[in-house]
Amino acid sequence: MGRAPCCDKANVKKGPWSPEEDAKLKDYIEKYGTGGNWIALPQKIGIKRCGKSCRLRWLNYLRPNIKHGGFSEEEDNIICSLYISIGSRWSIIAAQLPGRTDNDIKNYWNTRLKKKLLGRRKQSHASRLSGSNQEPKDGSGMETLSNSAILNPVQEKMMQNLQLLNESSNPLLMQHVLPSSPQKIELCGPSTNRHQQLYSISNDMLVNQMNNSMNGINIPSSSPHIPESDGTKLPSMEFQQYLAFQAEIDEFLSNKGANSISLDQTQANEIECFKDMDGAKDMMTWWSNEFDANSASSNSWDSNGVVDHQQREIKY
DNA sequence: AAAGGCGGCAACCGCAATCAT
DNA sequence: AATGATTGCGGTTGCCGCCTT
Repeated sequence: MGRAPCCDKANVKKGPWSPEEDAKLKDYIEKYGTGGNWIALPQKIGIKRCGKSCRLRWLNYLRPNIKHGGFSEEEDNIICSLYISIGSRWSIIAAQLPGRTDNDIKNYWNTRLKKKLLGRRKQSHASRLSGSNQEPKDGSGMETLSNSAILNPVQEKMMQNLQLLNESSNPLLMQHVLPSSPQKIELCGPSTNRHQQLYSISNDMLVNQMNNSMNGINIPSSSPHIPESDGTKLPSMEFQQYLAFQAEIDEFLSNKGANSISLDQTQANEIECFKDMDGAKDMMTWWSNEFDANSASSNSWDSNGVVDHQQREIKY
C-alpha cells in the first residue's frame, strides 16, 4: 500500500500553466505569501492545481529575479566544478548561482554541459589514439610534473568555489558538504574552527572524491608511484590514465567549450558510458564510506587520507 | 512541403527529510 | 516516541519546436 496522495488527482489540472493561473498564483503570493502551506494554497486562490505544482511553478518561474538561459562562462565553471565536487546536488549548486533554479541548472547540465564535456573527452581520446598528442619529454625521457599534477586547475577552482561558499557560511551548504560527525572530522586532522574543518576536508577528501569520479579510469588504490631502482618514482599506468582525463577536464574548463564538437551518432551512443558520471551517488557513497570506515583510507593516495605535499613531484 | 527525428525544457512523480501533533 | 502531513529534492517524462531528409 502506497502513501496517500497529497491531493485529489482526479480534480487537479496537469500540464502547462495558463497565463491566468500564473497571474492568480503570483498575485496571491505577492500579497499574502504562501501562508506556510502549499497544499492549501490552490484552494485559497481558486485554481485546480496540486500544491506541489504551485510551489514548483512559483520557485521555477514566477518568483522575482529568476534568470532563464544565457549561462555565463563563470556559471558554467561553477556548475562543472561543483558537480565534480558534490555531484548532482542541484539545489546546493543553484543556491550559489543567484537567479538560477535547480531545475534550470539540472536541465542545462543534462542537455548541454555534460555533452560538451563528453565531446572534449572523446576528441582528446581520439587524438591520443592517433598519436597526435605526444607527451613532451625531457632529455632523460621523463617529464617532471609540477605540483599542479596533484592539485590541478580544476581542483584549485573547486577549492576556490568551496572556500567562497564556506565564507558565505551558507547553512544549507554546510549541512550537505560538511560531515557532521566529529570522528569524521577528526580523520582530516584537528581543526580549530568549522571553516578550517571544511577546507581541510575539501582539500583532501574532495580531491580523492573527484579522482574517483573519473569515469572509466581506475583510481590508484594506494600510492600512484612506482619506485625505481635509482630512487625516482614513476606513476603507474592507471595513474597516467587518470592524469590524462584530468587534463581533458582542465582543458574543457579553461577553454569553456570554445572548441567543443558536436556529437555524431556513435558518440551519442557512447554517451551511455558517461552515465556513470551521473553516478554522483556512487561518488557520495564512496565518500561517506570513506568517512564511515573510521580508519585509514585505502582509496586515498596517502594512508591517512591526506595528500602528502612532499611527494608532489612526479617523474615520468 | 511533409514526415520523422531530435533536443530543450517545463512539469510531474516518488522518495526522503522535516515538521507538527 | 509514534504517526501523519508537508516540504524539498532529484530523476524522469512528455510536449513542443526546430532540423534534417
